[in-house]
Amino acid sequence: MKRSKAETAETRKRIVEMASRVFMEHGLSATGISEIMKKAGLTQGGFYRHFESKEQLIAEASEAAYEQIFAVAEKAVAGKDARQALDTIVQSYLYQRQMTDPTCLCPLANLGSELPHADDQVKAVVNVGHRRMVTYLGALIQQLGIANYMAVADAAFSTMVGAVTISRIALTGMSERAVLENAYDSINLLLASAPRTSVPASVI
Amino acid sequence: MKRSKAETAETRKRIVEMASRVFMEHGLSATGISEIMKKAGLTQGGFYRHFESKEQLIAEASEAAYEQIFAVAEKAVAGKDARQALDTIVQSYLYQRQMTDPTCLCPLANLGSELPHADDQVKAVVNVGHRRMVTYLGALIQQLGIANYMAVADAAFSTMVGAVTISRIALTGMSERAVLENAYDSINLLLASAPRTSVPASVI
DNA sequence: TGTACATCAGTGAACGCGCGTTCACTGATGTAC
DNA sequence: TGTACATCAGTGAACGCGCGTTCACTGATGTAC
Repeated sequence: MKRSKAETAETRKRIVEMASRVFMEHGLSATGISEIMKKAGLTQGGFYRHFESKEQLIAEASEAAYEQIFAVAEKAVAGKDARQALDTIVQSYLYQRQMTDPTCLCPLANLGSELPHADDQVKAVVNVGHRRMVTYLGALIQQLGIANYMAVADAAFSTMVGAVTISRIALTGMSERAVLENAYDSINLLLASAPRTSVPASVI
Repeated sequence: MKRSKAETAETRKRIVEMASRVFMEHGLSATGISEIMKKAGLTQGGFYRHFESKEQLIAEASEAAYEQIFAVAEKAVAGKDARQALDTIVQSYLYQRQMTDPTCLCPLANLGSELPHADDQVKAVVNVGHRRMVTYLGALIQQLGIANYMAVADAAFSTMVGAVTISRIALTGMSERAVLENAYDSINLLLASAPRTSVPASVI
């Protein structure tokens, strides 16, 4: 039966959030509409009252994932200086799957190799999220006085994506932790070693 | 009809090589048995004369991919010193998808997020390949006199995997190239900045 | 405000499709004598 | 070496299954008067 507008909006939001979680955990093609709807407390038939297709849901779920990432990041870095903020974000990202309740997962790290086969709408969303992420990191890195801050941010993020991707298929908890820790250390070394602007950015 | 042993072995090899290429290009779940068999010049019915299941083919195709990577790498670095060899391998890896005939593709970079859902046999193969890759890089990095060479190799490889993964979903050729170039530069910076052993390894 | 009706969120069954896998069959190969 | 037979690589159709999507239907909501 028909539902109130508020209820409909809540249901839609619940589907997107549930989808985001399940997609990240089990992958795009391995996750069915009926599985998502069941976890949202609905039957599969109702899906198309909210979305045009599975691809549209993938796009919205990816967008929601990025929103979540930035919302959590903003909170976590509140009141911290650039160096501390960077450290917090890098660690949160690297250990995104080790949290007790992993609600803050990145599409690139968890769906990376499936995204090339998704449609352009999905790729566009992920590209925007990726650029936003690199820009966010870049702004903090700039405050460290690093000259080529965007290039450093880009490379650091590649390291983070690669490390989380690799850690997912590790067969032992030991190697899982090692790859994340090595990524963390090398990002710190990169930040410590990258050429500075002749005059510190904070002075300009 | 029955075929000679030599012919059967060749057919099997052809299927594995074709599978490796198609899996890397279109992903594991999006690639069907019939598509692979057709490209190998056979019909789908014959598949199970060679393999027990699709998962087994995935495992063998991944193994073949690593064999290919190391065979090509060995050739490419012949006669070069450690620094040149490293540079060659890093570049080959980063630009693996930009080659005119990309026959040397890495499972981690191209199938990364699908591998967690593959069976243990597949994960085991990829883990062995990954360890071998990092060990190979580590041996070269050790020759540069870098103290924590395995950790540096591990992190550098994470950067490479992440950069290739991200470059695949870039919407413009420009951003595709930028992410690979930034990864390359940061790996070089890492190699230049990493702490050395007190006595150069080459002297020991 | 009250009433009549159009709207539409949600259900559950059904659709067509392509997948991985199986199978009866063919006929050249390899083997046993 | 020659012959008879078992083996098995490859074919092409078929199987069951689960997927994304559609649909007739229900009944509470929102709207028009």
